[in-house]
Amino acid sequence: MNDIFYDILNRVKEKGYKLTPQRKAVVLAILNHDHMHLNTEEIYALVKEEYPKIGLATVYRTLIVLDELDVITKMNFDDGCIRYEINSETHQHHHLICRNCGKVIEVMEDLLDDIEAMVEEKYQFKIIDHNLKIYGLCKHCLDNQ
Amino acid sequence: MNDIFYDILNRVKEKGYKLTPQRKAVVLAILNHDHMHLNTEEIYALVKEEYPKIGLATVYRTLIVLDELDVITKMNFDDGCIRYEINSETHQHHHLICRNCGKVIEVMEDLLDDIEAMVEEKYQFKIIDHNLKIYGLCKHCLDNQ
DNA sequence: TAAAAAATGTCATTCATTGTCCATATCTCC
DNA sequence: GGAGATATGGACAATGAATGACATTTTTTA
Repeated sequence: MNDIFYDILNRVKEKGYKLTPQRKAVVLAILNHDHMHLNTEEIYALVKEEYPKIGLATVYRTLIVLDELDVITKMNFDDGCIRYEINSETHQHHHLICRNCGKVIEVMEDLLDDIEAMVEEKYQFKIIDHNLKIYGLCKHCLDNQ
Repeated sequence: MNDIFYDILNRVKEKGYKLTPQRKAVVLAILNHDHMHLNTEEIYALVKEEYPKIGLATVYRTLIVLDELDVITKMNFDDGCIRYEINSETHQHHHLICRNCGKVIEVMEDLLDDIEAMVEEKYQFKIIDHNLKIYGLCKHCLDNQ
């Protein structure tokens, strides 16, 4: 965890951005709540606990920087705001979204090799990233209906 | 094409919604510009040519109805607005999005059977729909850089 | 044809996100 | 460690997509 933290701070510095306590606090908040798909307001609230002076716009701006540096990825779960998650190279994952309760489940298996090979060959498209959302009903909602 | 048009009108009627000229005009505009991923403002502009009196809110409301009836699907290409496409049951497709020029390419092949089977079994998740976006560089941008 | 129900058009409002401005903090170089 | 150049933060205004409110118009049904 600490390794990831300092690696991110280094990346910020290397790209010419300054290491301010506000940026550190935002990175920490996201790291400490991984897999929670926080939106900007939620990150703002968390950072405010430790750093009450921070402004909402600063959080927005920091997230733009972190997205640019590939530290985080924007996620859209169609709930009217952008949510973020840490980019860990090792776990390319997908999301199951329950149409009933809205819960988001992460699927760690990739299984997109076939389709990616086909796309690169047939469409001559150089793939950088992908985003798969699967909508349906989660186990809990299936059992309780 | 006409079949699809009248099929949609029937579906609107069957569900108890009224067949107003405004709704017909919105459906026609979308049908006549399939695969163009129009957003609400663009649809509004198109409908206005034929039906200048229509208001923007009516277009928004009509799109909500059509989405509810599964006539169209909301698409989010991360450009700050919702875009729509016709639901044709026969062509479940994915999207390639060029990170350089922003072009959206449709991929007609599905190839998600493996992962869907795994999800249904391992996660006990009843799949209704899916949405796959692949980001990268299109052939044109690769050639011209 | 009239009353009831639903839909439209206009306009105001919401809310996430971004821009502006100036004081302040950070980093570099000495 | 300290000064100076410059990026950054905080506060607030502004933007823009989307929705709400409401009076008016259209459609349905008796």
